[in-house]
Amino acid sequence: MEIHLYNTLSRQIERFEPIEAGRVRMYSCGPTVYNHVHIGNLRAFLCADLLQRVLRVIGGYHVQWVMNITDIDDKTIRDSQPGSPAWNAEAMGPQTDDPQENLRRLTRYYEQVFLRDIEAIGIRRDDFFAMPRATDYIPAMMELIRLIWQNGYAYVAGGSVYFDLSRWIEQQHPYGVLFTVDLERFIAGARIDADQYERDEVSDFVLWKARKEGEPWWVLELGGQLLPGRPGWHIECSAMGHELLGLPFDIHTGGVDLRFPHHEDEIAQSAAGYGCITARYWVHNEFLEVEGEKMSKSLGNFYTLSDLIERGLDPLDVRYAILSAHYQSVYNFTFEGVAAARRARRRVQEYIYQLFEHSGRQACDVEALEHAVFGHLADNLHTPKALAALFTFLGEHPAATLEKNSQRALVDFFERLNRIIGVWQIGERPPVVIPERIRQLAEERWRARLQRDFARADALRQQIAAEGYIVRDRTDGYDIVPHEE
RNA sequence: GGUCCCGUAGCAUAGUGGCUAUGCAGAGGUCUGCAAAACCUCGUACGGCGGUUCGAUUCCGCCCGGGACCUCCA
Repeated sequence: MEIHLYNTLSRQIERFEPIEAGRVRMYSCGPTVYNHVHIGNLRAFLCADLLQRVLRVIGGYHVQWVMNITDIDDKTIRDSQPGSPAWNAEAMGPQTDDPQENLRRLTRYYEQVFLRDIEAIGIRRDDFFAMPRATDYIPAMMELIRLIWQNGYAYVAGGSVYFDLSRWIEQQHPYGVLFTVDLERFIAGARIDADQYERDEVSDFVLWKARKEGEPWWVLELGGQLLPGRPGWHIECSAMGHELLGLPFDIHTGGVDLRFPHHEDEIAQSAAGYGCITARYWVHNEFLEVEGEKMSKSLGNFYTLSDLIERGLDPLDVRYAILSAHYQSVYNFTFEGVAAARRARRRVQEYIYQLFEHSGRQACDVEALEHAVFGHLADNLHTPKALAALFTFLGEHPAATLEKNSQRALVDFFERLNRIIGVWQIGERPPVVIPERIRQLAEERWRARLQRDFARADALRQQIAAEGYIVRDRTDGYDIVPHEE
């Protein structure tokens, strides 16, 4: 099926066509590993995951998905410096005299935490082609900086190397392709050292930052000069995308905030150095809010995945909840919303189990269902419409009323759908092990019930309920199921 | 203040110039000794006021309310 995607470059939905038939090369901006990722970060990763799964399952493409790990930037350096309050000696070990080693200890720790988190929300490690660490690609970044410099778009000042944006713009190169940049306010010669900056601070951004005392450093050789320092933030994605996927690749993803300056600068650097565009499609996900407000530490609504797990949420319910909103609209993350998502998800799960249990005579058009659901997903990842189509179908076709062939076809469909949504178990209801004691109580209750001693039967049922199980009577017997929640 | 986005039934999420959506919650019912599960039935909602139109939730204007960015952040 054809995939259509909103491309930030053209500001419209376009039909997706890979550069190379059958193969999609996709790069997603990953985490900066200086802390736990929060649910806003997770949304970005979930959107990328959704996209790559849709490309595989619906598009039928071979997908090469790269997500970088930023393990060097202003914040990782700040938090790994001696005396940093962010240092967790128990997890990271003691700090050393070597800034590079301290950086490595901090970032490796949070990298592990990150990998655990994304696995918990259903992102599979196997789906990645590579997860490169920035510090492993510093030679490639140096090479790119030399290329930019050789092409005349970089200059050295104060031991740092800057991108010469005024020259770039003068020569009619595009800048502001992803984001309307106010070039009127561009100040020729003004320089920005920080990784993050604002769009009215359009200026020469840093490619290589001069070494500062106590910071990790590498030596860049540029035109005979030796420049100790470390890479700027934007350069890493340019270099790693080029090394691992080759330019241009097909799709670049990230949060909306990365359009500027990060992605804009990435595009300019790669064009100035490698002489080609970075990616054909740029896909950006919207932010989320928490209980109708911006998530921020000061409001106390800043959640990491482990915060949510501690509150008793199932990460897969979080996955489903986030996936149930369109990736380009602001999602209001609420605990009530996750609870609703949990029940919706369970309803589908129950339906799937029932497909294996009882049959009827009704036939249904699974092909039409798949066409509708996958059609919506292929249309710019429209999960809300896809799920609506699914639930409409479920309402019209109770599982137990369907004949065997339809049920089999549906199981196959759910298997494919779940390769995208990834929150269900496809198969028969797993047998639950009921403790012997509970089974005895239930058996006792059944006998009491047969003797029409309902008072005793109800008392026994209450006793069973108190231990976390529910007895459901059938005409010819009963089931015992664990009490959920 | 500047730039921008949004306001859809109790909550959340889609969508459309006329066919009134999806989930959760809720109500009634079937079934059951009672329950549970399942199933059936039920909600004309689009912030307010004007305008355009035969007709607006959907287009335009104004107002009200919320949010984003201007500090960290996907």
